[in-house]
Amino acid sequence: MSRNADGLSIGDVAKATGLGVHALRFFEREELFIRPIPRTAGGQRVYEPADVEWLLLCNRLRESGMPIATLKRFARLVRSGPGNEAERLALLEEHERTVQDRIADLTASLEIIHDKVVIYRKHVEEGTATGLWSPMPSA
Amino acid sequence: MSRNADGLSIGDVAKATGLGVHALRFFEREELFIRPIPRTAGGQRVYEPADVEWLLLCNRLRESGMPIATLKRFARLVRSGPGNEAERLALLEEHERTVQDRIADLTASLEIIHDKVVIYRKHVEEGTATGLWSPMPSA
DNA sequence: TTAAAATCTAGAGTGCAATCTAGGTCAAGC
DNA sequence: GCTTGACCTAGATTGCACTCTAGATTTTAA
Repeated sequence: MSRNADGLSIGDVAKATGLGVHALRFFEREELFIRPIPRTAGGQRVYEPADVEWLLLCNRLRESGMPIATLKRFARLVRSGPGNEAERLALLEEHERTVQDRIADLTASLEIIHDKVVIYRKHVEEGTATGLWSPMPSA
Repeated sequence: MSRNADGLSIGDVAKATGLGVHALRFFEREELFIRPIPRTAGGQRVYEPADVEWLLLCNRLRESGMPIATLKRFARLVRSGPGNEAERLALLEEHERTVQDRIADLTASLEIIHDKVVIYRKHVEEGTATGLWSPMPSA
């Protein structure tokens, strides 16, 4: 492949998305595509640019913590065509809230970690490690 | 237990930290404590408030994505007492950077997700789902 | 004193998300 | 035509971080 206009091999798609060929076959088994991927006469997968676009969105959703099961639900909605936009919206809104919460949690943890860093930095710079030994109050 | 001043049972610690008793035993096997946890004559673990404080910090580090292996390195440093503060600082600084990067990634993903949400919201509110069908350009 | 609740150990099992293996088949370039 | 690399399937394996099981012991409360 790699030579038809718009006909992409699994390797092409792997390169374009950063996913491995194993992952792409896994995604297909898990029904994470928005359409059945056609095959050549010899049985090899033929992707199109739209599949790559979809996978790039999947990457964003996965990276932001969406489980495969939820991605599967979303893919199923898109696959079944127009008419369920409200459901897609609800799913995306829920994920948006999840990501916002995750960012808030991380930000809170970051503050605590930064406080520790500041304390350690001070002690290390001063060479006065004494008084800073154990977990508390400033591990 | 639960009756000595400062003598906490594994159940007490589980309650105080949100970790399960299984997780606490797992942490101990993995050498994630900053000291050997002593036992009663009968062999039951006796924790102190400082252990709880340490575990609460562990929770923050874990929640913010620190792998067990790194937490183990940090615990080993603290366990071996004063003198390695520069190493502890380096470890914390590295984790701080990791968390900052993670927040940046999530924020970037959130923007993309939010764009999708806005698009879907518009279509759903208008009742005009037409033109919005497939992954691209606005799945 | 005795029943119930909590704890102990060693090791097995779970869930997620890949990732790899083995044993082939297909396709591209020389 | 043939070699080499890419691809195929089904299923096993991996890695992480718990989480649970079984069967025994200890502790607490009535």
